[in-house]
Amino acid sequence: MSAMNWTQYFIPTSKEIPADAAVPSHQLMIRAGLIRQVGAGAYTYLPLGYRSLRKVEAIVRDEMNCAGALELLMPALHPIEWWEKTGRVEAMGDVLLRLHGSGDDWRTRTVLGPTHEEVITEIAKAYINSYKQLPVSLYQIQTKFRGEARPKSGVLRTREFLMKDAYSFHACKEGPGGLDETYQKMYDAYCMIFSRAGIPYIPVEADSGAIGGDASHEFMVPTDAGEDYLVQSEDGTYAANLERAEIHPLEDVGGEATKPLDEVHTPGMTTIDEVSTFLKCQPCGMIKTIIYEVEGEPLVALVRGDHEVNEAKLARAAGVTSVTAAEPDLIKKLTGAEVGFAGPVGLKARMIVDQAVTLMHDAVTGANKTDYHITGVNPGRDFEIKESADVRTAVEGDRAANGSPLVFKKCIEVGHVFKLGTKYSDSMEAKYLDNNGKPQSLIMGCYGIGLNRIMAAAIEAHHDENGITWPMAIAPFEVVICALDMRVDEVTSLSNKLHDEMTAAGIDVLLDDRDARPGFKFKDAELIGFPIRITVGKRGLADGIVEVLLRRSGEVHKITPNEVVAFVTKQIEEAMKNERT
RNA sequence: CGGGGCGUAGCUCAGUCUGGUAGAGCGCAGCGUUCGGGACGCUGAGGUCGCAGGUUCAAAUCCUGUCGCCCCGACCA
Repeated sequence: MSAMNWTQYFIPTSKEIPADAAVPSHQLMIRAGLIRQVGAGAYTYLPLGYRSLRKVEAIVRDEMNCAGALELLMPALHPIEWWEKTGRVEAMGDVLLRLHGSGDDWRTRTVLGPTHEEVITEIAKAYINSYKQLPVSLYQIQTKFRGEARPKSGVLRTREFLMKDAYSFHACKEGPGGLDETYQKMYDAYCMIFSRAGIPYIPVEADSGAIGGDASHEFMVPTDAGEDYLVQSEDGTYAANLERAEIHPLEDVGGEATKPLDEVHTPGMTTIDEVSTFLKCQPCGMIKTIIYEVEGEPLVALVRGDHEVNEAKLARAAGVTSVTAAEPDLIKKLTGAEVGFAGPVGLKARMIVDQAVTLMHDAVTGANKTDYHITGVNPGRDFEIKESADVRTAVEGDRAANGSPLVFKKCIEVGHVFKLGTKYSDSMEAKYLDNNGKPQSLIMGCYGIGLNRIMAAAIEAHHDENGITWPMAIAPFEVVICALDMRVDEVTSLSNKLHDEMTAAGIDVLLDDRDARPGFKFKDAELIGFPIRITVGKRGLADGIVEVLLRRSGEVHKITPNEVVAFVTKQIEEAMKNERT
């Protein structure tokens, strides 16, 4: 049993708030001596921080094993050919990190893996030949590399991070052994993981994005440091990523066309703000005309001036995989005007009208003529509504499909599960023989968790003005013993004894044996956030007791030294149970 | 990639406008005092002022370029 003494450990705490850290988790992780930045989006986990990360890892591993997944380890170096096969060299662009060698050097043909669908699919292709081998789930906990354009918020968004990625292979979607079954098992395992880690998570419907696939959920942790938004219905029956959230159609509050079309001079006014201010109308009385390009053809989306086009919804409504904003040249050619004056009246292109626009009367929009807008525009009267759909992003005041009001929360994504289908097995020709001896594409699922994000999200969710208030399950140490005066033999000998007894009992305990004043030790203990602090000092010893302080609640228990192990063991057990989310 | 800010000691910063041989606090080392809420005194170590050019008798300071970091936006499997 090796002693865990502070003076032998490596804990560079700091009073100063690091200048580069903007969010609480980042500030606290640096101040508590958990991490140190190496470069943008790259961090060293110092011994204390790594202990915590390893505890997160252990929980993830445990739950994945319980879910029947098998651990393996894939390399970070991938042949670029595999990525070319799935079309993701282009799809991922600069996010895919490449090595640069001279000429046709192996480096030129190698990328650093940002995720492992290609590598795992190749394994499946090589070894899975028969439906009898299915289903199978494989996972790894491994470092990922991504060329993030803008790393930020400490370890919440980095270029290198620890991820658990799991992949499942199936012969069918439904029924025993099917994708749906494993997807649900993984979903449940994720809930267990985040619950055990003590972070407040919300599973939401998600967009599957460029990775492809047909169903997906994200696990979100509400925090101001996040970069996504989720929406929840007030009745609690619906939660989705804002990008994805479906909206109850707006009610038709009546009204009718009262004005004729009228062209107005709006020199140089190309934004909703400028035009609405100039014409003294509300943005919600304007029609925004956004022109996209799909396979060389223009696609026009109409939304209300105070709404934003949701490109994922638009693509779905248009029945295409993705839409891209049109180049200015195409816009000028189509509208016959400079960019900023497009409108639906007389526009000859496929047009998808947002549901909210269909209810508008006497609206203002671009005139397809430079420096002019038109007023008195009425959908249906002045332009035909051939296609109408929900193609906008939800805003405050919208309701969920069931009519319940939506509430918005800023959040960070800590996990994501996808039903991939055959996207990768098709492009990499990973087939098995079914029970008729016919080759079939493997049906796949993939499941990711950001371990560093769990750690940071836990701190975002659990801190106070004095420091971190770790969940017991992932605290670097469960207990710190503050030996208040190292010159007093009774204090040191009892502290050492308690340390040894607790260590023997399997408790993660650190003994603060520094020759420092009490306040100094207390501040450090609070900053680092040991869930339990045991204070051994002359004052208590005179009464034959030590103090046990619970970091979260601030509760103090005065107990005799021989009760400590049993008491602390019980506190840890209860915390592990009660802190579940 | 667009906009903004910043690079001076391990950390937080002053000094830059107005050029004149490098500063403070914290931390660190030594000695002494102190010891239940970030103590105090004395002594001390530590910086090619991000880097490269240029202007000048002289550059942390002015000019040009470049690299890096942070924030907002775009992007985000």
